[in-house]
Amino acid sequence: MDIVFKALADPGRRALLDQLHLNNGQTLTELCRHLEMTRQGITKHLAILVKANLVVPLWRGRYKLHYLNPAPLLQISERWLNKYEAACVRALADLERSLDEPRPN
Amino acid sequence: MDIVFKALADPGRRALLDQLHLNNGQTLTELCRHLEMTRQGITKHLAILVKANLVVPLWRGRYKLHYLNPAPLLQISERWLNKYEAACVRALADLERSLDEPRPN
DNA sequence: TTGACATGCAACTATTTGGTTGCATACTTA
DNA sequence: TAAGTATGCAACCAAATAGTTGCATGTCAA
Repeated sequence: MDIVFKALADPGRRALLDQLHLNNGQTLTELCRHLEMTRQGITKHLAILVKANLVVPLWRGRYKLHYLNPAPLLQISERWLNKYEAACVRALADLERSLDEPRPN
Repeated sequence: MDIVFKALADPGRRALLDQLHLNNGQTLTELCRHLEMTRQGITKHLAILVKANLVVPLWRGRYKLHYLNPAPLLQISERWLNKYEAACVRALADLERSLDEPRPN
């Protein structure tokens, strides 16, 4: 899970995901054409995305196609975000209630 | 948005959010008791979370209470994750379809 | 088999980040 | 006012990360 968050933390890597979202199954060289990064830079970022299982590579002769895998995103959404979203209303209530209390602790 | 992703990338900061989720509105010193980090470390992480608007501080005399703000998480969930989740089925279809094609590009 | 293309790997540098230490400031209460 | 407590700030070090360069490997097609 940590590896997924870290993979998502970089704007370049999110741009990569966006590009694959736009056109799934691109090769490294294709990605180079659409993004303002060097090939080696993209290679490194792709490796991190693959480790996080956000991108799945598929060899096809001498071409390595890259496919988006939204599964880790679903996991984050379900197991992490929902927990906090549920606390949204409660958090606001807590905050407002505390505005006129003497002191916690 | 970038700042939120980066704030979420650190395990220590996620632990901080979890701790606040467990008991909202804690002071810095209270958080120190529950987490395995030095006060100065927590201070730094809190500053990053506050900049990302994931935590909202509220002065109360000499106590600075920290409250969770799930709004940025909602934004990520709505504007970013859903986009990819919608592509989930399509991505799988793309991948399987390409398994017997000669070549893209 | 040769040339062109697609990708991989390793080394290096620069920047960012996480963590620590020491001291300063401010509020509270006895 | 003095002691105790809550927090802030700045400097520093170590580790991780991003980005670049150069060369190697492997595939395809003429």
